[in-house]
Formats: sequence, C-alpha cells, structure tokens
Amino acid sequence: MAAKQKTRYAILGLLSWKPMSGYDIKKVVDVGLSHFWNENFGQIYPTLESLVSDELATKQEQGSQGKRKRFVYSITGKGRRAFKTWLKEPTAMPVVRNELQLKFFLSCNLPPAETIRLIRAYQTDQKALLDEYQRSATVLRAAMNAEAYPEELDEILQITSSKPSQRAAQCKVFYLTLRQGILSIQARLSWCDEVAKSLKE
Amino acid sequence: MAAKQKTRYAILGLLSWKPMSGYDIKKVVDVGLSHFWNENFGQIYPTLESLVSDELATKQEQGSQGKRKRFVYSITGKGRRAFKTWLKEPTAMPVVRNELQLKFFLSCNLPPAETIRLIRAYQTDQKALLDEYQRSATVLRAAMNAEAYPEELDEILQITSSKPSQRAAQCKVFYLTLRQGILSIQARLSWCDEVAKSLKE
DNA sequence: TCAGACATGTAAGTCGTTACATGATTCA
DNA sequence: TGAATCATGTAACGACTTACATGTCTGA
Repeated sequence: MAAKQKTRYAILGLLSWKPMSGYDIKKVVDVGLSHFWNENFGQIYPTLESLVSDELATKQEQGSQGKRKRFVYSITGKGRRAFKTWLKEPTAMPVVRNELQLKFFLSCNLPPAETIRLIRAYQTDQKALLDEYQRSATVLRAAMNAEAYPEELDEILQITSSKPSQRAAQCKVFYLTLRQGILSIQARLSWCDEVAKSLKE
Repeated sequence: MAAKQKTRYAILGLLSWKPMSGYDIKKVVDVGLSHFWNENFGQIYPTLESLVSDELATKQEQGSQGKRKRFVYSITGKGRRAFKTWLKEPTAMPVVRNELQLKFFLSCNLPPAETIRLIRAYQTDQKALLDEYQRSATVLRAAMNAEAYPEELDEILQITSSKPSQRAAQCKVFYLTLRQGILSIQARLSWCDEVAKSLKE
C-alpha cells in the first residue's frame, strides 16, 4: 500500500523549511535538488490544493497592492506531524529502471561496436556532469567554512537564510547531497573503464 | 518526443535473444535483471499484443497436445530493425528520483537523531544487498572462465544457451551489469560514511 | 490432494509528463 | 516594445502498479 505520494511529502518537507509558493517550490527543486529530484507544475499546484484541503497546509494571498498575484503556502501543525511520520517510515527502495544498463545488456548479442559507442557516449555525459557537480561542490565547501558568503550561492541554494549559522548548516546539507551525486558518477565512470577493458579482450 | 515505451523495447530486446512467452519474460527480468529493471504482467501482455499488431513480433501457440496453453512470441525482421534503431538513439538520462536523498535533505532541519537513524537503516539495507550481489558475481565470474558450468547459474541466468562459447559470453554480460550494481552500492556506502563523519562534528 | 509453479489476461486507479492557456511585471 | 521571468492553473495522455479473475500441471 501507500509508499507513494512522493510529491506530496516532498512539497510538505519543503514547506517545513519556510512558506513558499508553487513557483518557489519548482525553482528550489530545479536549482537545488535537481540531481536527485524533480517536480513539475502539473503536480505541484494540484498537490498544494490537496494539502490545503487535508489541512496539512494553509494558503495565503500575497502582494495585493500593485504586486503580482501570488499564493504562499505554509505548513500547519498537522502537516508537520504528517511529514515527520513519513520521515520515520522505512524508505522503500523500488527497482530503479536504468535504461543505459538495459541497452548495454541487450546490445551484447550484437557486434561490440554498438556497445562501445554506447559506453563512450555515456562516459562523455557522465564526465560533463561530474565537472558540473564538482564545481558546485567547491563553492558549497568554501561557503560552509568561510565567513564570506559568495553570491553565486544564491543561485544554487535558492533557500537563503539570514543567520550565518543556519546558512552554514544549509550549505553542509546541500554539499552532502551533492557528494552522493559525485560518488555515484565516479562509480559509473569506474564501471565504464571496467567494461572498456573487458570488451578489448 | 518519445523517450518512452521502455517496456516495449525491453521486451523487444529480450525477444531478440530468443522467442519467449510473457511468463518467460517476467522471469528473466525478475531473476536476471532485477537490479536494474522490472516488468509486471499488467504491462507485458498488452505490450506483447501491441508488438504483434505492429508486426514487430509474431505469436505462436505452443504445447497443443496435453500440454499447458502457452504463447511464444518471436521477433520479426522489422522488430529487429526497430530494436537496433532504439539502441542507437541517445539514451535520455532523466532525473532519477531518490527518496532517500530527499528524506536526508529534508530531515536536516530537525534534530540529527532522525537523520542518523535514516542513514543507519540505509547502510544496513545496502550492505545486505552488496553481499547478495557479490555472491552472484563470484558465481558468474567462475562460470565465465571455467569449463564447468555450475548449475546454480540457471537460476541466475534463466537464459541458457547450449554452446559453451555463448554461455561464457552471456555470463560476462551478466557479470558486468552486476558490477555496475556493486560499484553503485559501494559508492552509496562510502557516502554513508562521509555523512556519518560529518554529522559527528 | 494440495501447494506451488505455470500461464494468461483485465480493470481500476495512481502517478507523472506535456502541452495548453492565461496574464502580470520587469528590464533592456 | 518585446523578451524574459514571474505566476497559476487545467486537460489529455501515457506509463506503471495492484488487484482481481481464471485455469492447468507437477510433484511431494
């Protein structure tokens, strides 16, 4: 049963940081969590409404005079409890479908040229991604330790906090999730090397 | 467009190995590809019918006299071409939603006890999985090199081939996909260690 | 004889993506 | 003035899961 409604809890969890609009949520996910999460408007807005109707969040209109229409959602006490319950639930680890692995596996009955091409393209993509992640990680690492708060960070974090102590903690979390991305890519690249060696025989 | 119909091409690819029934396909996926792929009957049977109606596969009834009803599907020339075209297409790398990462990220505003519990449970699961994969890998590795073909392998491979040369090649492919699983888990475990260290500070 | 594997399929529901539709504000 | 960004939403479709329904054969 259940083990679903991931969007619901993802949004609830983000609202536990601070009140946000649907647009804010989309941006935070796209810019900050993009290496392990995604959301789209088609899910976000209906889910926010459903959170309100279940009393897990409240909706407030913001910016009346001259400003753009904007609805900000805040988590309620009930919402916070629901979120914490979800956190404590065992995390299901469903099979993650890996299309590249599938292609690799299925290409092996054919002449090896196709497999080699596949692996090479993958390697190139992953290396580019690794570069990107490592650049972000460097910035985050610096911001974690230094007093100075580089402006580039706003682009990565999106969730900005005024207190330096909180900022450092937030940088740390972002940094650690990025590390998972980096370690995973490195594992994939090692695998490519193994495969390349194995195919040469 | 497209970048979808993964089930379609997965099945088509499996049929390119040898003719199979829906039930066979399910078993091969469950037993041999379970660390990177899954399929369920609700998808398999309708997809097979659709492959037939698109002339990418043909359906034959098998086992008329006394035997169980059984429909075996074979790939056609058109099917084989469609499969090869798909293999050559660039493999989209959509964001893979990682619920554990999400929980980790979202738990970091709370007292660290919850985060620690989360990571520990994850570590335990991943270690168990690693053990399992490594045991399979050992068997496959032995079968790749040795002349002797251990019977346990039938359970892992499901696709058995009579010719020893083909058998070795198939073991190699299975082994290499397993290696990806192993390297990935090891990366995840390294990440857990990093996080544990970081949380102690 | 009865459990478990073999075997095929359908229906309902959930989840997620994509495209569409609309309109305000800001800044170059 | 026109492009980019801010901002909210809906509709249609496609993919996937789960539960259900049915029946056969094999071997302990």
